[in-house]
Formats: sequence, C-alpha cells, structure tokens
Amino acid sequence: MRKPKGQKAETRQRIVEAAAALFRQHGIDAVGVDAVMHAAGLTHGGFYGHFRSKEALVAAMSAASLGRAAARWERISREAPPGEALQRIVGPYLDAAHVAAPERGCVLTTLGPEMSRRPDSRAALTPSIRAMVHALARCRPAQGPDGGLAALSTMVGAVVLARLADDPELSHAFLRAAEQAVGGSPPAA
Amino acid sequence: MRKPKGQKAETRQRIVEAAAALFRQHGIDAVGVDAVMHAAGLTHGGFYGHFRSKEALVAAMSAASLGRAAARWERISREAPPGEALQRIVGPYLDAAHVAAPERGCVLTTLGPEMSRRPDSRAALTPSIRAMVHALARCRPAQGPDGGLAALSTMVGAVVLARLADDPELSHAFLRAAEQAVGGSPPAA
DNA sequence: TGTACATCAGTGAACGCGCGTTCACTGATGTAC
DNA sequence: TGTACATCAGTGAACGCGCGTTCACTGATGTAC
Repeated sequence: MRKPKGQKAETRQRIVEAAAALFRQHGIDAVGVDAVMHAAGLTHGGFYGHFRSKEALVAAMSAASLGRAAARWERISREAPPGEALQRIVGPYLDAAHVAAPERGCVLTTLGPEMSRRPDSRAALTPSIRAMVHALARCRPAQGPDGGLAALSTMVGAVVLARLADDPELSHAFLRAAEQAVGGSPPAA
Repeated sequence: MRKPKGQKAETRQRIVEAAAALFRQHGIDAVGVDAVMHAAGLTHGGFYGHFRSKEALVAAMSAASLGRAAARWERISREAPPGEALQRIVGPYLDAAHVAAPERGCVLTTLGPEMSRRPDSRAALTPSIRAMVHALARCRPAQGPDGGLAALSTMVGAVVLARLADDPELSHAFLRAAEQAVGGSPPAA
C-alpha cells in the first residue's frame, strides 16, 4: 500500500486536523487514537508511523491550531489600521457562532485547562500566545503595552463562560460585555 | 460496618471534596472513581451507595465547589464597601498562588471547558456564575450592570492563560494586566 | 520501454491495563422486647 | 439493663469494554537494470 511521494506529510496533516476537531469537541481524554485515525480515513495501527505517542499528537495539534490563529491575527494587525484590525480579530472571536462551534474554535477556550496540565502542549502554545498578545496590543495602541494581555484574557474568559452558561441570554451577555470592554464593537456603538 | 447516625452525609461530603481536588488537578476523565474513593479513605465499591454515576459526582462537586465561592463573593460584596470588596475578591483570584494550586482553584479556570461539555454540570454551575457576576457588579458600581460580566471574563481568562504560559514572567504579566483592567489593585496604584 | 526487486505507508490482530458499574457479602450500630 | 435481631454503610471480587501501544504482514509505488 505504498503511497505516492509526498503523501505521508499530507496524511499526517489529515490526522492532526481530525484530532484538532475531535479533541476540541469532546476533550482530549475522551477521544482515542482509534477515533482520530478513523476520522482521518485510516486504521489505528498506522498512527505510530506518524507520531511517537498520543501525547505527541496533542502537542502537534496544539502548535498547529493556535499557530494558525496567531499568524492570522498578526497579519491582520500589520495590514489593517488599528481600529479595523481590532474589529476583524475581536468580532468573530466574541461571536455566538464561535461559542456554538467548539470543534472549530480557539483551543485556548476549548482545551486551555487540559493543555496546561500537559508540558509538551504548554511549550508548544506559549509562542503563539505571545504572538496573539502582541497582535492585540498593536490594535489597541492607546491601552499601552499590557493592553494585549488584558484583552486576550477577557476574550478567552468570555468564550469559556458563554459556553458554560446554561442560558442563551446570559451567554450572549458575556460576549457583548467583553466586546465592549475590549473595544471591538463597530464605531457606531 | 454500619456507621453512627449522620455519618453517611459526612462521608458523601468527603467523597465530593476528594473529587474536587483530584478533578481540578488532573482533569475529570483522568481520575477514576477508584482514585476518588481511595483519596476519601474508602474502597471503590461503596461509591454507588452515594452517587448514581460518576457523572452525578461531577455535577455535585461542580455545584458545591463553585457554590461556595459564589457565596463568599456575595457575602464580601454585601458586607464591605465597594473598593475594599473588589480588592478582597480580585486580589486572591489574580494571584500567583491561585495559579500554582489548581487543586484548590476556581473550577471555572480548572475545568471550565470540560464542564461545558457536561449538561448536568452546566446546569449546576449557572446559578453560581450569575451570583458571581452579580457580586462583582456590586463592587464596581461605576461600570454599570454589565461590569460584572466583563470582570469575571477577564479574571477567568487571565488565570487560564497564566497557567498555560510556559514562562513565569508572562504568567505574572497576565495577572497584573487583568488586575489593572478589573480594578482590583490597592488604591496606591 | 519492459521486467524484477526493494521500499515503506498503511493494515488489523493482539497485548496488558484500568475504566465504570454490579453485586453478594460483612459486621458494627440501632432498635424491639 | 440485657439480649436478639434488623438495618445498611462499606467491602472487594468480578463483569464487559475500550484504551494506548506493538508488530508481523501486505501490496502499490519507486528504482535499477
């Protein structure tokens, strides 16, 4: 069953992406290697040709998932004027659609505490966290250099709480209040 | 092995408290009923005399753990003047000791995402979340009725991120920035 | 260009293990007389 | 007050199951001639 030249790298990425969705939706410990491989269209035995352990997959998907978000934020913060950039970053983040779709959501909000217990994942995430803080700070020049830290905290906390709240109205209120605090509302407000 | 009259309720509480510490430290799926009962000084078979399932234990410890914190916040916010009350709530929350001791930390920061996937726990937590928001709002009268929502979001997010950051300096910076944003620093600042 | 062989990504059975839950049992305490 | 029995909180063996990981094998593709 040997596959064409660059196929292995592509397969590996398919595994990482399947894992990213399943882990975010159900939690890391609730999803087995078997389920990840099945979602990637493979059988479980082949897993260890791509990763040394399940832990290595978790670290790889952490880095990939948050790294992509961080790169997007940095690009936006560099290319757009501060006010517009802030809106383009904060708007989709503090949105009901983000809350409703954890399987595609920010890993800080879906797996933050779980990853803080896993040294490999923590190490893999920290550079992206720094990048996101930096991007936010660039969008909020009036708030000083620490403005990015507070903004990211508020955004992550609001999405965690919005998912936790059992009442759609309370959930929505967390998002609105956070948007107001961070300053990502459209200029009309 | 029948025990004296009110002992069963006391045993149940010991199980809930053992679970609260172990779940917060290692995650819910990483801790078995066996480990919880052992930590409570019992054998695993007796568990189902106290709870219908592991899920029921998770919901019970959610309600108990956050309920206690919510009651404390409400009491402080009622008894102390706003500025002092805010400091007494926010200070210990946005503290390195809280970040370093997840086994005794706020369940929103240690198990938030995990609990948002468990309907019973979500339902058990929502009233306490409302109470905490209410208490914070009372401590920050200048911020309007939504001030509690943004403050709690910032606090939860900051602790999650402080635990995630692989660098003590970055970790500390999240706490300091959040404290400044929420307004829990001593009046000197 | 055609043939023979080496490579290696992926397969699927098997491993030891710990999980959540059940259940027949134990034995100290509470109760009836 | 003393004795006999009922209660029931807690014990520990057992259950079926799915986990993470290993490994001998397969067979299509790449390579050498």
